[in-house]
Amino acid sequence: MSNTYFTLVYRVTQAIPTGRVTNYGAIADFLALGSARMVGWALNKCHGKGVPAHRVVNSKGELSGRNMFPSPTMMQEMLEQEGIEINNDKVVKFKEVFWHPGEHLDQDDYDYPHE
DNA sequence: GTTTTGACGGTCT
DNA sequence: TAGACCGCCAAAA
Repeated sequence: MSNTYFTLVYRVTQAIPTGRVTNYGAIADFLALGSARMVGWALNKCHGKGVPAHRVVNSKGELSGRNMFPSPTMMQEMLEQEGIEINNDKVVKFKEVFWHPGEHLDQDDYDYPHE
């Protein structure tokens, strides 16, 4: 199983429940990547991978990656469609909709296995 | 092979 | 409290 750092990010991102969001640092810390940038980079390639990258925002709850989407507003629309309120390109009640990785997943199944 | 950038986070000033 | 800098690893030019 090719468990590259972005593959792990894909798994966690896909594991994010509907109506929930998470941030790069949480995923990076969960996967022990060491850098939130790796997560953003992995999600940068998510196009066509079926990865709900729109559920991943920065620590401030801002849709930092909206500019990378086909349409900057698409990300907001998708989040609102999932029941997440967006105001000024930011997630309303971010802490309430924040999804903590690892607390609902088996890290043993997501962390670097046997390579 | 080297340099710069990248959807970030945390800490220092 | 707000702004600036550094750190992280990887890929593309």
